Amino acid sequence: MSTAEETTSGGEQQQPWAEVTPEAARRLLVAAVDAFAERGYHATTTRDIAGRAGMSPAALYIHYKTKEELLARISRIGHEKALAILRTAAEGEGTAAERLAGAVGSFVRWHAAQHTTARVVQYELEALGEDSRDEIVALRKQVDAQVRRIIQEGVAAGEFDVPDVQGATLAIMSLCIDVARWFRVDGRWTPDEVGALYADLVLNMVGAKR
Amino acid sequence: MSTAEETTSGGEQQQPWAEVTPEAARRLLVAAVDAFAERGYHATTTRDIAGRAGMSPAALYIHYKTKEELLARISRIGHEKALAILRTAAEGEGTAAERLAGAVGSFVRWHAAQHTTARVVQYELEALGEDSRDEIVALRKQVDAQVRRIIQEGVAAGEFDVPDVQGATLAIMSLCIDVARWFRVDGRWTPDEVGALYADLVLNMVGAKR
DNA sequence: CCGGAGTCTGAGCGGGCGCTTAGACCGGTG
DNA sequence: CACCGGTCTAAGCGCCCGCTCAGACTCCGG
Repeated sequence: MSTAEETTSGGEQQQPWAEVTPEAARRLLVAAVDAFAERGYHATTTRDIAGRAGMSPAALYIHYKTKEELLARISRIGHEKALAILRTAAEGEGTAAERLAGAVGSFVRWHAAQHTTARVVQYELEALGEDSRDEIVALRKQVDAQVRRIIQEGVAAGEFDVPDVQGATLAIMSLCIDVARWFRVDGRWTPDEVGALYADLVLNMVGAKR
Repeated sequence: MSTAEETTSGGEQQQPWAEVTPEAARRLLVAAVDAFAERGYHATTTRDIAGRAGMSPAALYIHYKTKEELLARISRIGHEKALAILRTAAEGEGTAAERLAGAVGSFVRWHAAQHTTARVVQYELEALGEDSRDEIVALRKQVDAQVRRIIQEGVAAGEFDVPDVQGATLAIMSLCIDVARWFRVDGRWTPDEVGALYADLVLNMVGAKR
């Protein structure tokens, strides 16, 4: 169980699942995040989740109606966090280039530092039931819109050279999200390094004047 | 079953699974690709695969020892195809920029046009057993090396401006691979369009002189 | 001190899973 | 014609899944 999986660069995150109460429900949810990220939703058993949380299989069903509700809760909280990160960056001060670099940097840092959570959030969408999926898809549209807005403003201000705003938005989001797939804690880069590297590459992608 | 999922831009692919014989084994494998791509490996049942191939569940075990062998065969053939595409582009004629654009374009076209196969190949690695995973990881290293080589040559020739070759390689591969996750047949773009868009964005990323 | 709400466990249910087996069919060879 | 290897099916085995339930423990207001 990885409780110390936070950014070292300070202040970006207090306690990832603080809003989940009571404590037993939070322990189960954290265990589920780890298990889903490691093995995938369908390959994870409720016995495994309960075991990681130090409880009997039956205890899970006091706090959650089904295994799928666990995934839905994780996905919802994770998407809200992602949206908050990008919204802060998009509504900040500075030129479009500065805001785009900030958005990509912090979004990527989150995907790297919280890569177990991010992996579940980004790659287990199809396991959600219809109702929660609709809700999540709506959140994702808002997430996309933050990045698209920055790019549009950059183009309007003559800062960027982007023939296809929608295409560039998609590519940038895709690049950031995929960090959750390949990032390893014992790999070559820290979350901060990947964030800086990616911010730079993305500014090149949109043809920002340097 | 999507048998007509080929590129329209001609000549890149003859018959995706022609090397799998006899015909019943190929039908089962194609059915497995579709099922794995739709639902994921662990959520797919052998009964579902056999059903899609128009056979009884027991028939599967005449041609494959286990469900996992099916995945291993799909993954191996898919990775070999991906490697062949990139090797052709890397060893081709032209400047580094031209070869990089060609590599990204054809790699992305494959991920879009064959996105069901690509999704299994790229996202079901962790479901493989230890032996086949080792084999596949070795193939993936060769795949990465093709792109890294082009970038190194571009930097050496003064065509590209890339501070971190390894980082740029990783980002470019990640960008291409993630196409398999988001691409939809009924979406905004054709495989050719995504290939062209991405080739252009990647040339920007590496600071190619235009 | 009682009683009820909240939390947890041990035991276990119905069902679907991956895979096996016995035997039927079928085209080709002596 | 008999026979045989290759291919297929119907039936089903043993297992483990998601989930349930009866009952025990703990805490707390009256």
